[in-house]
Amino acid sequence: MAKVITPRAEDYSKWYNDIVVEADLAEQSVVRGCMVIKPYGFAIWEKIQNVMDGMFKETGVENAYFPLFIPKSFFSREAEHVAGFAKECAVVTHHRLMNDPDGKGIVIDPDAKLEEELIVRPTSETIIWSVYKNWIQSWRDLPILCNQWCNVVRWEMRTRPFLRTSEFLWQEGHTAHATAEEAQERAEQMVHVYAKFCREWMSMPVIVGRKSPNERFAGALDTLTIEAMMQDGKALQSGTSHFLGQNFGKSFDVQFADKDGSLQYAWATSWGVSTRLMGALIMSHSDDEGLVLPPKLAPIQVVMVPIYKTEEEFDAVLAKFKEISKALKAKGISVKIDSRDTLRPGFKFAEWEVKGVPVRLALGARDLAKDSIEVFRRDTLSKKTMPLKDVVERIPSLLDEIQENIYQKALDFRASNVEKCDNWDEFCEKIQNGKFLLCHWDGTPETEQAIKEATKATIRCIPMDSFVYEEDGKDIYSGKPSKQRVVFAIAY
RNA sequence: CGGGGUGUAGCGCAGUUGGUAGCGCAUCUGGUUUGGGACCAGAGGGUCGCAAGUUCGAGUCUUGUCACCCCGACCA
Repeated sequence: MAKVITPRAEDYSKWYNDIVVEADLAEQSVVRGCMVIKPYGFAIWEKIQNVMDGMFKETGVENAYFPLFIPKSFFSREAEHVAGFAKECAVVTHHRLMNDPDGKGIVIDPDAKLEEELIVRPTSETIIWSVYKNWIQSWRDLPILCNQWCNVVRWEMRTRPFLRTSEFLWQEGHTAHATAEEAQERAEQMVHVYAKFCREWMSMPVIVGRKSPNERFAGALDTLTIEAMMQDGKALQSGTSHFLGQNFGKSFDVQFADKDGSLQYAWATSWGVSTRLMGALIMSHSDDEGLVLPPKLAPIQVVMVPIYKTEEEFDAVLAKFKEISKALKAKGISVKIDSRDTLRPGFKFAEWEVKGVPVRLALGARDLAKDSIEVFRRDTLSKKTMPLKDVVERIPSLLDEIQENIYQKALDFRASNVEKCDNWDEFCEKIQNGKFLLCHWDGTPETEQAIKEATKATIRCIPMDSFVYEEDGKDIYSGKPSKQRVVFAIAY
């Protein structure tokens, strides 16, 4: 019997881990802080990749690939950037092993020490900009719009499946532009691509906004973010897009001849989302029964469970399922017939629910006699019987309805947990209860830091497209004048 | 790096004042079942994290050591 999944507010990460394991998405890796993504989980990631890649290409972005190893000297050129990542890098120092001369086992060959250490990329700005230097001579070479899908390594002290693993899969876009305006526009464009993807494909509402200086990417002049609310009210930064100014252009000496003949440094952006999105997906929609997947990302959209006693009944049901399956596949719907004969229907029902399959069809002799079929939807856990002849026609709209319904559910949940707050005592209490609080902030890093130390809450963003309140007020903590409200929350 | 905890079967755990290792799930075999996580009967599976010590005898006591987990610090 599967482990019972019991969400408890005080132990949310345990619940989260249980769902990941039970739904067969991933398991703990043999390597500390890393993760094995299992086939069912990876199928979701592949879908995310495919869809997002298409969206990037529509904006003119092309894919490329850059090396995993970054020579230490490249990495250390941009001072702020290195300061941000230095504490969490895996470093290659040798290139050979040997048998231990004093006994059993394998040791590092001391003669194989590298002259210059290689850093396993925690992000690729440095190596990409050392390459861009060779690609850029004239304003005619710009813009360069490259993206790569790859893995990166960040040696975090504390890890969590999907949210913060030592190694993770992501996409990183790196663009070079002739003007600051164009780069800023690109950074903004990409954060909106992310927001659109989250809303339309993941059924996950996000707040688009700007990071405060404290929370900015190392080496960026401006960081744009999408912030999502998980079901425990905590915030999850789900994607970021950075305007890097000329910092990397200058550090890596990327200059180009402009239209007027002058030499200019290139302007940069970078933007990325990772397998953390899968964590967001799990924590946005899951319930006591396990995963709830938005139909547009579900590896299996419709699962069919035959119910039978005799072989004749099985054959009759299977024939009907194959017919339905063929018709659904013709409509582009992914279908699985669960014809495993060693498991009882009840077991299969429970298993596919844990895995979050949006729609389940059950068919037995009883239904066949009445020319009907049982249709179950995962989001509401409800089932109804409908005429067999209608089922193929109705499923596409049912999938759309589920996609929309779980978005609405998440949106309603967020709406009931975001509020304005102008009183410090109230702030301290509500922020602990998983609320997003819209508060005035005086704009200083000192105040933000003091609030963080007092409550663990941080400024998730200064909203740009929703929850925008540009009005005069007083800072929630310092009482100093403020021009706008920002989003405070406790984050993962 | 600080505070706490755990190492016993694939997984989750129990193991009394030291007496030679057990339960649930899973697995395998046979049968009956199959419309919401089946039941019965039987079987297989463990150098008790590692090392040393005390003892006639150590899963249990002592010392050392290693690993992992949780909380914090850290987390563009």
